[in-house]
Amino acid sequence: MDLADLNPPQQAAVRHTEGPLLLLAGAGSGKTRVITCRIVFLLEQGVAAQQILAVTFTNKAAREMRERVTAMVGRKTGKGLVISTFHSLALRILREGIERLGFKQNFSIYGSADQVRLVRDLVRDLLPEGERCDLERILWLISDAKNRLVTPAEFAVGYGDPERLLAARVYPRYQQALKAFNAVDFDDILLLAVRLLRDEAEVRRTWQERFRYLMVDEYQDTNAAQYHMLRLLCEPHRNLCVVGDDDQSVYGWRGADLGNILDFEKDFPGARVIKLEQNYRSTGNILAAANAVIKNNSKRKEKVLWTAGGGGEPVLSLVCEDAEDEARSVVEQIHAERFRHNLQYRDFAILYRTNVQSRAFEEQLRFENIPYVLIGGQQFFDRKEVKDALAYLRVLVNPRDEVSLLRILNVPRRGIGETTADALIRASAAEGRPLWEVLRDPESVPELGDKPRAAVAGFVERMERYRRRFRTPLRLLETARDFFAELGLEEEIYRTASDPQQGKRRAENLAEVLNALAAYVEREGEATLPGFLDKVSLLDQDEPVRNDKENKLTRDAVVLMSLHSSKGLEFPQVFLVGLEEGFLPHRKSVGEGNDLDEERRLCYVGITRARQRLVLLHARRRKKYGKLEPRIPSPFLAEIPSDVLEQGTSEVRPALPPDEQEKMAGDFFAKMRSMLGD
DNA sequence: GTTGCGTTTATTTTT
DNA sequence: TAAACGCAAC
Repeated sequence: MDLADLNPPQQAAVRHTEGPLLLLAGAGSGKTRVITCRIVFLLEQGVAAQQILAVTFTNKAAREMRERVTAMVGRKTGKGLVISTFHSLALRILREGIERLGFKQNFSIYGSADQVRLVRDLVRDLLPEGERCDLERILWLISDAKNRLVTPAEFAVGYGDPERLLAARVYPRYQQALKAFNAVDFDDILLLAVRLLRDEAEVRRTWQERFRYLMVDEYQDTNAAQYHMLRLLCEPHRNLCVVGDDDQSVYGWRGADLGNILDFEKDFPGARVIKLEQNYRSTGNILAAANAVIKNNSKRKEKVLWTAGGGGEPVLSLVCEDAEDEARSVVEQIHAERFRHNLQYRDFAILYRTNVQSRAFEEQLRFENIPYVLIGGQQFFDRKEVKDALAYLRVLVNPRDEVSLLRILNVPRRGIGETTADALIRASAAEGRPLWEVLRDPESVPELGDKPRAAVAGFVERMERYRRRFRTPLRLLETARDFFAELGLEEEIYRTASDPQQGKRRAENLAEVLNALAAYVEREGEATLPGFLDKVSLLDQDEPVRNDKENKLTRDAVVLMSLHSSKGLEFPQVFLVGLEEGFLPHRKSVGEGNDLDEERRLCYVGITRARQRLVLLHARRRKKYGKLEPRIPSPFLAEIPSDVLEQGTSEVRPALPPDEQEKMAGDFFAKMRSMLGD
C-alpha cells in the first residue's frame, strides 16, 4: 500500500501499530480511510487477518469497512478479519460461553417490544389495582443502570421519585424473568459478555489470544460495558487503537460516557494521541460555522477543522413563518438547486431534531412529487406481523421464551382465550414449571375444558412437528414457508386489516421476513434457524437484508432523518430545520449542566454533514399540540459569525447573480430542446 | 372476543 | 393535533 496519499498525521496513525493509540478525528477528516489503511498496513506487516478486530456501532459501518478493505487487499487476504459491531462480537462470545452463566446456549434476544411486554406483566403484580406508570421510563431506568454496569443489588433508590422506586423493585425481577425465559436483552448482550470475560479466566484468555490488534470506531459513543469489554480484550498486549471525536458525542442520554475518550490517555498510560484536523468534506464557510459553534463547549479536546479548499457559498439562515412555510421553502430550494447544479435527489438531506418534525416535509415532498426516504421512525422488525412471525421461530428455537410464546399462543385465534391462558400461566407459576412444559401436558391442568385442552394439544403438536423439521438445516426456507402457511399468518393479516390496502402492505412485510431468510440462506455457508434469528435481532434500520446493494441511502431520493442518525453521513446540500429553542436545544435536555453541550454537539454534527451548501431554518411560530406558539431562534444560531452567514426570509429568496440567471435560462432551453428531440 | 370511545401524552434510539 | 392505550359495552 502506498502511504503517500495520506497526510502526515494520517500516515502516523497508520504506522503506529503497537501500543495504545487515540486518534482524534474531526468530522470529515478521512478517518474511515485511515482505519482501513491501518488494517491493510497491519496485513502487509505480516499480521494474520484473524488476529485483527475492528469494532463499529452499526452494521452499515462494519459492512462498509469490510468492503473497503477487501477492495484493497482482495477477498483472500481479508479472509478471517473480524469486523463487527459491539453487539455481534459480544453475541459471539456469549453463544460460546453463556452456559457458564447459567443460560442455555439457545437463548433468545429481546428487543424493546418484548421488554415492554415483560415489564408490563411484572409491574402488574407490583402496583395496586388501577394504578398506572410509565413503563418506558421504568425500562429506561433499568437499561441505564445496565449500561453503567450497575447490578440490581447496587441500584440506588432515589428519593421522592416513585418511578425510580418502582424500577428498583422491577429490575431484579426483570433479570430473573429473563433468565427463566432463557433470554437476554440488548443491554445484557454487552453486560453478560463483560461478565463472562471478567469472571471466566479461560474464556478471557481464549479471546485475548484470538485478537492481537484492536480498532474501535466512534469511541466517543462507548458506554461502560463496551469500555470494559475492550479493556478486557486488549489487556495483555494493549494494541488498542480508538478513533473518535468528542465533539460528536451525542448519545450521552443513552449511557455513552464521554469520559471514555477524554480519559483515554489516563486509562492507557503511554498512549499516543494523533489529531486529524484537515477536513476533506466541507467548504471553508461551513467549517467556520462549525468551529465557531463547537468552541463554546467547555470540556473538550481542542480541535480546529481546516480545509485546503475555498470558502464556498455562505451559510444561509432563513426565517420562516411556520412549519408549513419552512417545508415549502426547503422543497422549493431543492427544486431550484437540483436543476441549477445538476444534482440528484439523494444529494439533499433534511435534518431535524425530533422525528415528528418530518411530517410537514413529507407532505410537501409528496405534494411536489419528489421521491424521499425517511430514515428511522417505525422499525421494520417492530411491526406486529413481523414480530408475530419471528416469535413463532423463536419459540421453536427456545421454548422457554415465554414472551414470544404468550404472544403467539392465540394468534391466529385457535381457541386458547384469556381464561385458558390464565389457567395455564397459573399452573406454570404454581408448579414452578416452564409454561411450555405445562402446555405439553394439558391433562395436568384440571380446570381446562375439553375444547381448550384439544386446542392446546393441537398447537403443541404443530410446534413440535416443525421443531423437528427445522432441526435439519436443509430446506430452511421451504420449511419456514410451509410453517407460516399452515399457521395461516397471511389470512390473519387480511382478516384483521382495517382496509385492503393496509392488509396488502402488512402481507408484504410478512413476505419480507421470508425474503430476509432467503437472503440469509444464500449468503451463509452454514445456515441455521438460530443463526438467522441472531442476524435479524441485531439488524439495524437499514432495512431487512435484501441484496447488499439496495438500501435506503442508495435510492435517488431526498433523505429525511434525525440529527442523531445523520452522524457519519455526508450530503452535498443539507437543510438543518427547526433551529429554535425547545428543539435545539431540546426543551427536555436543558436540565442540569452539561446537557446543553450535547445539544450543541448535535448542532455541530448537523452542520458538518454538509459538503457544499448548508441552509439553517427556523420558524417564527409553530403549532404545538394543536396550539400555535411563538418560537425563539436557537441560541446556537447566534454563535455563528456573521461574515460566513447570509440571512434571509423564506419569502424573499436572495436573488441569483445575473450570470447565474443567464446560465439557468440557458440550461433550461437546452433541456427543452433535447426533450423536444431537436 | 371485538369494537369503540375517552383519556393521556407527546426526545434523540447505532443494537 | 394525533396516536396509543385502557376500559367498558356490545
